[in-house]
Amino acid sequence: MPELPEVETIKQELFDKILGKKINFLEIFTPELIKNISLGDFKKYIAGEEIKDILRRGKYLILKLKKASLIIHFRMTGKLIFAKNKLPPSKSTHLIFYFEGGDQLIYQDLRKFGEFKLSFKEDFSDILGIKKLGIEPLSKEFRLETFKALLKSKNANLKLFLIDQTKIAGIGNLYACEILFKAKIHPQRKTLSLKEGEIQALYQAIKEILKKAIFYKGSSLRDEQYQTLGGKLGGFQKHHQVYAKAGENCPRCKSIIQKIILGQRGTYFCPNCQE
DNA sequence: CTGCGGTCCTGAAGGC
DNA sequence: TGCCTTCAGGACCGCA
Repeated sequence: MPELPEVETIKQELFDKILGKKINFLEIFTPELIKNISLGDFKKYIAGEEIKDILRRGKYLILKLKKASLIIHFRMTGKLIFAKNKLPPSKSTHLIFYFEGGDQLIYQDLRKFGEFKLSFKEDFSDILGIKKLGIEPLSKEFRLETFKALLKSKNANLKLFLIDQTKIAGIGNLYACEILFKAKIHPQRKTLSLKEGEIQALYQAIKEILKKAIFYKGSSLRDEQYQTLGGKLGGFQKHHQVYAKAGENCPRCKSIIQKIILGQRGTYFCPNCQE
């Protein structure tokens, strides 16, 4: 599931490949993935235009064009592949951008949950999902005091707080589990119950886990099929401590890692060293 | 306003 | 071996 580190990796790789390049035309095989605009208009604003800039906001990838910005959300199984030559046809190929010089950017998505939208505002505020996003956890603005204020805004279950995109942008189920493990905090704790030391540990864990995951180019799990643009797997899954490891020994204390369901999502933690 | 659960989707994996 | 059921989950939507 492309979360902040995976989308950031894709963004950085796209910089080298397509920044300043012109999209000659595009093929759309699955029109229902285009959400907020007609197919004709979607093509009209993209074909013939140059990639002016590439941004990430939360889990959204943003390609700035001349008159519009292309907004991509990968959901669980969406991925982009950069190719010099035509790839063999695939059931999960839904969209192909053809660049000048023959390069292709191919969007594949097994479950077809991904979304393509066009934004016509400089701050993307016409895209509701982006407008509602909370703070970027790797930005300068994400200070300890800011984080404390966010925690105080509601007495929420901590795991649900971390994946709430309107509070902090970009953390999904996987990284929430890893962050809570690093901070040694139980996922069912309430935001208002955290002590000063725990708040600091959590704040540090958010930044460290996300940065480390970006360093390793994201996490590739079998089910999600995330891969970097060049078709390589990310490397952070080798450093996962708890996610999808129910029944295995905790790497810290050797207790058995448990799985519970919170907010309809699998939540993995060590019942002994996460308090 | 809040919180909960349903919805979308499809291949893999598990059970009998 | 083969068929059927269950599972994975981000964001959105509707309802109580």
